[in-house]
Amino acid sequence: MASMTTGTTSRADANRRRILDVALAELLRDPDASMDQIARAAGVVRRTVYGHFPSREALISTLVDEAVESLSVAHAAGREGVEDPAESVARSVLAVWELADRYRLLIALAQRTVTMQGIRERLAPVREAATGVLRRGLDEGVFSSPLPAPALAYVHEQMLVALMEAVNDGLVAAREAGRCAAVTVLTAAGVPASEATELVAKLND
Amino acid sequence: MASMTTGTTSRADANRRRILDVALAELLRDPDASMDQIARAAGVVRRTVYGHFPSREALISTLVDEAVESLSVAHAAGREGVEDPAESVARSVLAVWELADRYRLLIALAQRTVTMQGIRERLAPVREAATGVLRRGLDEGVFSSPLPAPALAYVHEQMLVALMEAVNDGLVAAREAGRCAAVTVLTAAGVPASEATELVAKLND
DNA sequence: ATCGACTTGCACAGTGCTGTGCAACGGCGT
DNA sequence: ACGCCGTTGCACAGCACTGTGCAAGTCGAT
Repeated sequence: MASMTTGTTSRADANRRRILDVALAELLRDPDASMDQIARAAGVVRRTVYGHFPSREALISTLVDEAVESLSVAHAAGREGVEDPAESVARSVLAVWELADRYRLLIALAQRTVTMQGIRERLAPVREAATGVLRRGLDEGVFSSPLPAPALAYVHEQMLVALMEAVNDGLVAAREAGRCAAVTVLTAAGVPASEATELVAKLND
Repeated sequence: MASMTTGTTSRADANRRRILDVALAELLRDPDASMDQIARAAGVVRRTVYGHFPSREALISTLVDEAVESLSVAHAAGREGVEDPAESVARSVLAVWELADRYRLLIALAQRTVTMQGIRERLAPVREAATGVLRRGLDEGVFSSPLPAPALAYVHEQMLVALMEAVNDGLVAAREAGRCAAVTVLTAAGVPASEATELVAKLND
């Protein structure tokens, strides 16, 4: 204990740390990863993991706390002292992205359930069709985005998911959701907001 | 068998149908729902489910095929015979939304892992901060969207996730991803594409 | 060298799920 | 009334995982 002055990490602490790091990777690769998988991946025996964290849930909880904490700090730091909303948003996104980039692979994979995985897989043809339309729009100059067409297709897909959640949470009326979705998707593709609104209104009668 | 002419569904078929319907709801409420949960929810015994589907995986597979099929049809139908990309996209989204609305609750929940659930929960403060900035932007007229600020926050969050996936899949270079993310988020909020690009370029040096 | 903290390996009980077998039961058409 | 198909209820083996107990080991620090 006396040696535990500044900077020194007992091997126990190092183990704890490594377990957390590995667990993050492992759990987000497969949200149902067992304690054994995690332990082995960390080069340790299952029993040892239980020595540091009383239960599976405790481990996960610690993990989530750490990730959210750092992300929260980055987000706040990105927009401090900026009064223009646009610049504020831009700075936040850039700041968050730095971290998100570390968790990128993890977060994206955590999102994917086994169920969802299968769905997205078979949805590939639809996504490709969408990509085709987007590419044509970009080529013709109707759309405008720094993203290549396939990436834009990903964005559109996720935007619909986000809107569904918004409706589920009562943030948007179900009746208007379709129109809002269409307008927002077009806007994200670079179509001026006014044009997008007008076009959708016309289509929707 | 002779009675199985048009329109008549044997009770077995009706059961199969109901099992599929209930399974969809149940599985997407909890991707790890057991066969027993599904069976009971369908008012049937577990053994009966196995009578219709040889395994859990077979059931899920059937389910996914059905959903994707109908969605695919809607997406194609929405854009047939339309040559303007913008209108094409708008029509597709509106068409898909009709169905998506049915699966809305399901898809959104399928997206959520238990792990992810915890993360989003603790991320609420960050999301609220973001909502505040967005609201100010909407009020000041810097942003323009048919969506209320909180819904727009959802969309932004999911857009980042989509971009992470795009990077993971090699559709966007990691170096540019941050800038692209910022520009796309701003654009989706209704900031003209040119302004968004310029602002981000300036911030990024 | 010896103490103490950490780790290991093994064993165990408990739980919950899957897939299957089998005998009994139900209704519906003929 | 009979037969058939689908359904039921139960029982079973197999598997994977969780959390815990305990004795023996290992490594660093004193």
